[in-house]
Formats: sequence, structure tokens, C-alpha cells
Amino acid sequence: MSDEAQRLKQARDEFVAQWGAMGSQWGINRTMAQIHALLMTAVEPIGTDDVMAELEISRGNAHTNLKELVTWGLVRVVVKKGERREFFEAEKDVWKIFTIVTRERKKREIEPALAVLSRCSEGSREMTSAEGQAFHSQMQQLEEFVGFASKVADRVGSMKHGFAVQLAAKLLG
Amino acid sequence: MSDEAQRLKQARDEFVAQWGAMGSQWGINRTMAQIHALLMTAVEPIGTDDVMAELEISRGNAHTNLKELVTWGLVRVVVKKGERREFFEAEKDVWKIFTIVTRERKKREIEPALAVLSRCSEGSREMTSAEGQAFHSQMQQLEEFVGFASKVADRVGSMKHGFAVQLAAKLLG
DNA sequence: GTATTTTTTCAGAAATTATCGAAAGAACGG
DNA sequence: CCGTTCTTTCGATAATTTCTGAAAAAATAC
Repeated sequence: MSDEAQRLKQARDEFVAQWGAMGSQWGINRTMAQIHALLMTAVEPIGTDDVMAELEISRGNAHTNLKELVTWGLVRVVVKKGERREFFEAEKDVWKIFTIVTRERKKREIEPALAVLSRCSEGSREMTSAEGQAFHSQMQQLEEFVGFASKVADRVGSMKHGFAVQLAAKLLG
Repeated sequence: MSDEAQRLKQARDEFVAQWGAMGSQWGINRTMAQIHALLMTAVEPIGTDDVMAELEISRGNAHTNLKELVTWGLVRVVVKKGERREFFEAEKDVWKIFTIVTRERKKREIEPALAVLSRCSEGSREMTSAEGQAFHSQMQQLEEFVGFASKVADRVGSMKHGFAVQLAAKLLG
């Protein structure tokens, strides 16, 4: 193997390892993040056995996490003609990755929070004691803010890349 | 106890429980989230023993998570005169809470990612093979995007509430 | 149909993370 | 000082999450 090929393999391995470690910091399964990293830096679609071999994990683990990535929409299933087994290919466009992750995080983090806050706010609406009113006010403020965040996430997530860049440029200018 | 006081207690307990469950969904320790919820809805500063009693947790657990909240900046230590033990009080302003969480998440999630990406991008800069160049390009795109996100987080996090509302209104209008 | 390959599921094992509880350490008052 | 109160640390334990490996199911070929 050439020197460059070796360095590439090394760099890629590091990326996979570190991206996996980072996944943990986020609320994401380490293996899932590693598989994602592996696929993002793959030149062509790869199969379950390749993933197993590369990351030294079991078939069950590889399978489960690949399917989870497909559910998220970060990875697509690819069928090669003449091949019986499935191959997998990651979305590589960073803006698309971002919008997908934003959508998923909104679904998992923002929406449940909003539901809780609405219920607590509603349930304390008519309270007359000082404590009751303070509680209601706090719930209301949180609900309003999180609802706001939800709308912002929707809006940003549905933007075209170019428009988002323009907006951000204005923000950072 | 009056009917309203009972309903308040119930609503508050639900908020604490649900906010804690939600903390898990985020990458946050459940107890830490529960304590935060408890303090956010407290009328006045409360002590470690109150937290222990309310959440039925050990002293060590209460202590560790209270201090972690203080480290984040979401909770302040309060000393009452004539009292020897420490009391704790949460930041209640939603915008301030948001900027704190943004800052912490940036520190924990974005900055490490950026470091990894810079290293991988740098390490593959001069590669000549098609695979090497593809890898470098992917790393570069990710680095650029995450760097961007980092700047945006900084900018938003340092905004005054009013300005942020204006901006968001424009975005949602 | 049956054989072969590939995918999926899932119970138990392993690893990780959170919590307890008790002991050690500080801070303060007298 | 010494006793008391409160804070902090940390090894042991419990709970949760992740992973394995093998068996079952599904898909395809012949």
C-alpha cells in the first residue's frame, strides 16, 4: 500500500473514531455515529459485512444501527444489480445532513417539551394564590419560548441552502 | 391544604417528573434536570435537604447535581444570613437559560467536533488520489459548516433578548 | 418444491452511567 | 481547641443502555 493510501486510511479511522465519540456527547449511539462517519467517507455504497469488518462489531449491531440511520434519513439503501444483498450510502451534503438532524432533534427534544409545558401551563391557568400565579407564569414563559424555538427550527429546516447562507451571512456580518 | 394548593403541588410534581424524563432525551442527567425543574418553580431558594426530600434522592446525588448546575451557570448559590448551610436558586429568565444552554452545548458538542474536523481536513490536504481528495473535500465541507454553526451560536448567544425576538420575528414573518 | 443467501429479531451478556451511603474534610461558633 | 453542622468525595452497588450471537424469518435462486 502506498504511503498516501496508508495516511488516508489512518485519517479516516480517526474521523470514524472521533465522530463516534462525539456522537456520545450528543445523545446519539456511538456505533450509529461511527457507521455514519464510515458511510460519509465511503466512495461507494457498502454492505453490512463491510461495516461489521471495519468497525469490528456484530451483525445485529451493524444491522440495527444501519436501519436506524435509514429511519432518520441520513442513509439510503442501495440495490446493486446482480447483487442480492443491500448496500448503504450516506447523504453527504452537509446542509441536508443538518436539516435532517434538526428535524429529528426537534421531534425528539422540542416537541415533547412543548407538550409537557402546555399541559402544566393549562393546568395552572386559573390559580389565584401568589405561588400558583408564579408557577403559571413560569410555565407560560417557557411554553412561549419553546414554541418559538419550534417554529424557528421548522423555518430554518425548510430553507434552501443558499438562502440559509445569505441569512447567516447577514447575521454574522 | 386547600384544593388549589393541592393542584399546584400536583402540577409542579408533574413538571419536575416530565422535565426530568425530558432531560434524558437531551443528553442531560435525569436528576440534574429534575433539580433544575424544582428550582425553576421554587418561590425562594431551597437547600440540599429540601431537594433530597422532594426528589427522594441521596445527599451525594443531590450535592453533585446541584454543583453541576452551578457550574453550568443555571443555578446560583445563595447564602441566607443567620443560616450556615447553602441555598440554591435557579435562573428563571428563559432567554438567559437559553443562552446558557447554548453556550454549554456549543462547548460540549460543537467545539470538539470542530477540532476533529480541522485535524482530519488538515491531515488530508495534500492527497492526490481520487479517494484522498474526496475525503479531504468532505472534511473541509463539514469543517466549514460546523465552524459557521459555531459563529452563529456565539452571535445568538450574546444577543440581548429584545434583539433576538426582533430577528426571529423577521425570520418567522 | 427445496436449498441457499440475506435480513431481522431478541434473550442474555457486557459495558456504561447513575446513585447511594458512609466516611473524610471544612467551616464555624463558642 | 473541641464539638457541631454542613459539604465534599468516592468505592460499592444498582439501573440503564448497548452489543453479541444465534436462531428465526424472509427473500431469491434453482
